[in-house]
Amino acid sequence: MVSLRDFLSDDFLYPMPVTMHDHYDFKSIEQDAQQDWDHGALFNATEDGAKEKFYCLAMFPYPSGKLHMGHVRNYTIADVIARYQRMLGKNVMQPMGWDAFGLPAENAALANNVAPAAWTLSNIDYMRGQLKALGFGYDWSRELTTCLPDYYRWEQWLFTRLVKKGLAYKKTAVVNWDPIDQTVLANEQVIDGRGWRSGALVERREIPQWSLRITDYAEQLLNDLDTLDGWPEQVRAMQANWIGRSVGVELHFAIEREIEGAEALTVYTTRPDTLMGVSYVAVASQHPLAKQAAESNTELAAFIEECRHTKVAEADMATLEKKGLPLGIDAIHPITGEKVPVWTANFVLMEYGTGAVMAVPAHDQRDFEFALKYKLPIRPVIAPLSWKAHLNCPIQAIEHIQLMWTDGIPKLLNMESGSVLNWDTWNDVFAEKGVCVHSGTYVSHPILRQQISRAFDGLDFFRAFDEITAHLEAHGKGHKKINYRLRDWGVSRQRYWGCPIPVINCPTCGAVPVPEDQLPVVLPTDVEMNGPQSPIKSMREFIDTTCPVCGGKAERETDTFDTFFESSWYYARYTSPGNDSAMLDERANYWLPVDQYVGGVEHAVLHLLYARFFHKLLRDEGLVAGDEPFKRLLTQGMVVADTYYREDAIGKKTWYNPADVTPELDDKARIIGAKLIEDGLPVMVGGTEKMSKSKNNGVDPQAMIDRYGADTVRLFMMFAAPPDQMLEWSDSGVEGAHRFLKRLWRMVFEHVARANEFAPTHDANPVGANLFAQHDLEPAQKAARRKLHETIQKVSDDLGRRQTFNTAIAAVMELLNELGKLDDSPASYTIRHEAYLAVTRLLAPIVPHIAEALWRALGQQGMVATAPWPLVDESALVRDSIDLVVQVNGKLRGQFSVAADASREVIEQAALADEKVQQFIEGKAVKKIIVVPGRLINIVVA
RNA sequence: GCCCGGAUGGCGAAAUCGGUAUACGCAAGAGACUUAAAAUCUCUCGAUCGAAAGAUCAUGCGGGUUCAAGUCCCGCUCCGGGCACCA
Repeated sequence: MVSLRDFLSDDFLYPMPVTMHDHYDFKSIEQDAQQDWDHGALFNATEDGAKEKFYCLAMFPYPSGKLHMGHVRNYTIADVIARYQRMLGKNVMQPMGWDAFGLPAENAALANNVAPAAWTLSNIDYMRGQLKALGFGYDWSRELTTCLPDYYRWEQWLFTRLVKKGLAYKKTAVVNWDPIDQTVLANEQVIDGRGWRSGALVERREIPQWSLRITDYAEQLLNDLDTLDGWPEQVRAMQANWIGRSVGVELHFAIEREIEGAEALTVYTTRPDTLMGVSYVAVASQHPLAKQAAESNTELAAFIEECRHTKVAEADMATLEKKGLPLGIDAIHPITGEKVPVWTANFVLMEYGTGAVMAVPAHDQRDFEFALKYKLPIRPVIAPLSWKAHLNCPIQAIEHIQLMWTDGIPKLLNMESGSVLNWDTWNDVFAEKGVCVHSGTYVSHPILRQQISRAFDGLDFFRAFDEITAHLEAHGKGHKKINYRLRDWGVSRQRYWGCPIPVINCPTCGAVPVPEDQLPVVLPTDVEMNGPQSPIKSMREFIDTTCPVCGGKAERETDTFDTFFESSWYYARYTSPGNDSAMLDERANYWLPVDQYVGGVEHAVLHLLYARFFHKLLRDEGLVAGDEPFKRLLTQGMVVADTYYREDAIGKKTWYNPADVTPELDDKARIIGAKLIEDGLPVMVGGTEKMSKSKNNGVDPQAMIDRYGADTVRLFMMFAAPPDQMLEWSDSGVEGAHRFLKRLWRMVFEHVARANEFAPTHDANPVGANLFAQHDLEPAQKAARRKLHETIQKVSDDLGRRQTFNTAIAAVMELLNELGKLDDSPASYTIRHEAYLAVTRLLAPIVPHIAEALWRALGQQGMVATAPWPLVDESALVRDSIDLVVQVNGKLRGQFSVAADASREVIEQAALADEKVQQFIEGKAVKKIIVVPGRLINIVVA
């Protein structure tokens, strides 16, 4: 049996110094704790093979000016995890840095006339101070800033390696072009199809750009998702969908008449079983065939021009009204030899697959709608699988399933079962995989008809897939192909504030990567932004250079990398700080993979996929050993707040900060309106939205820290919602968190103040004497100790496995409520002491400053940040009796207490004997009794 | 449009493996302390009916499975995130 002594520190027996102030002075408490951590260099990590390592990482911030609540939430979650793991005895490394390249610096430069570099660096200084004030335990010696050459030189180096391996290549890609500002726009800079500054109608423009062959890694990126069992299922699903592996057929439609550069149209389909139902082929408006046809067709040319003004975002494409025009060209069906018209349609993307699709209106909703709109034929060739039960062989398929037409609308009739499918409106059944019918009978070519008539009838999807594919292959018209929705990653940006792409364009040698000894290509920072154009695009001293291959005159690439480039490998660089001769060194393999990664769900696909891709690139470069960068992932929800606004006569909204508004409540405390404090007049209540500048509903973390302290802010953030859900800001919730800390402080203060009364000396300890025998405790004291150790168990599980910090805090609150009810006896005093020592450590990861002060006040040496996590005393968890509830027909009717080891028979008898239960089963036959051990008994009566 | 989430008291939420729905906190109300206020402490607090005991109804909506459903299945509604140049 474990003795209670094992769970009490030796210091417990010493008299405790009463040096505690009765007032919770968070300012000095937080300053002192932060100073102590600094002096002890507590969070600076070194590689130590003897200890289990734990690499905890929160997504680094973009230095936009000051921290917002989303950051505070993100970093608090990560810090809680890091501090918890440290107390478990692990060698914890938690770094911080700055994702310092990006568009906002350019916008700020234009608005305030400051250089992006200066703006960014001063933001970093301010935000670093804020992070320190929040008490996050970072190893600042590893701090990195992506806009500095000592960081980005290594991604330039990696890129040149990728160019040599053929993993980086140049191709044309579509961008949003602002014809007035003469610049490329980001999707967010395009508002209602117009440039945000110029108001010009934005065009789609194709320009040559660098791409990375992420599609070469598609299979690995997909397969390795299965190994990421520490990731949320939801994120893995999103990535799998994004990669979008499909098995299909690539096939060719010949073009009826010779057209230069396009002798055949290649399309990809996952539904070759519907091939016999193709009634037209659609190509992108930028497809060479469409461009050709437009030369002699002004209507077509106008349509193509119109398509140039759609935004490049997929969401905009998807909600677009489907439009198209015939090219006046026919394609030859690869099996039947029939002519089908070629159309151009605005929903077909040139950069997606082959830029052409085959259309089967009978079995694809989008094709169906398009066919109805433009009166194109609809040919049903698939009957529902359920119809197959009636069909015994291919010949019968034809005989029993009849195709009829009314005003050009087809109908399938199953003569055996009487079922009918009518193509007058769309039905999702049409798109389901079924049985091929009429797949060959309409063929017009007399010889072909004989050969293939009825060839595919009666086949189900899989057999039809195989036979049609085999037929195409045999005739050289197509082949099976695995396709990915994932496209190669275009990394060129025509912007200034980014990492220069290390390439020299030579008129004779082409695009040449900058040689290793000439890296880094440093981005000039002494620039003036006097327009939206990147200043380096006209900076001759940057551009003019010589070709490293031929030595002739050449020009530097002025495009910069997508900022996802920097964030794709920063997690690895943290492991090798200060190395100026290599991107990474052997320290990377000590720390990697990241054990815990924490960041917003909004990064679930792009950033996390790119980082996984980069990790595989680094692996193939021999720089890291593992396959995946992030072992466990926590995606945290957004921070939202109420919004308030007023609308003026022309409908323009002015948003008011929640701090400047008083909500009005009805007698049930529901919000019915709000008034602006300044003028006392009403404002509109706009609902709860993500904290943002545009809605002016942001709450400044700094103001909260000043008013309540970092611990209160941290506690509120962790308590108000589980980490993966959205968090609603609430001023009174923050006050509640502060109140809890004050209460905790006071409870410990009162406890410490009585130290001399109860625990005077080591030797003559009257308390210790009756403590070591657990069974000497009163039932209430036993219950309190059980609660304490149940709480230790729960908090450990909540912080470790479950990562539900809100329930961990609630459990501690419950415990403190129980302790408050305990009597004043010496034994109770000791239990309280044991409890406060535990509670201080349980809360230390969440509210580390106050925990340090309490730890000291409770007479402990050293810092709680490195104290060992409390252990569970299993013997304290043992119960003599348990409470069970009784249900009759599933409804709660009574409850009683039995010995913990009571047999099933005893429990059943006790349940049946219960007075209230008797009332409900009286005169009825008991059919069944269900006993759920430790929980309930359900008596089922007739 | 496509993919992924979410919805439980007046509010934020809990219920971890299908087993006592509403823990913990906020707000509100009553009381104590105080010259007073703040702070603090104590109590009440899902709805309906009832004097009470208690009963019935409640986890976005409509069905289903089960002895038992907030939890599982089918079909909806509304809200949020991502959609490749915001990070």
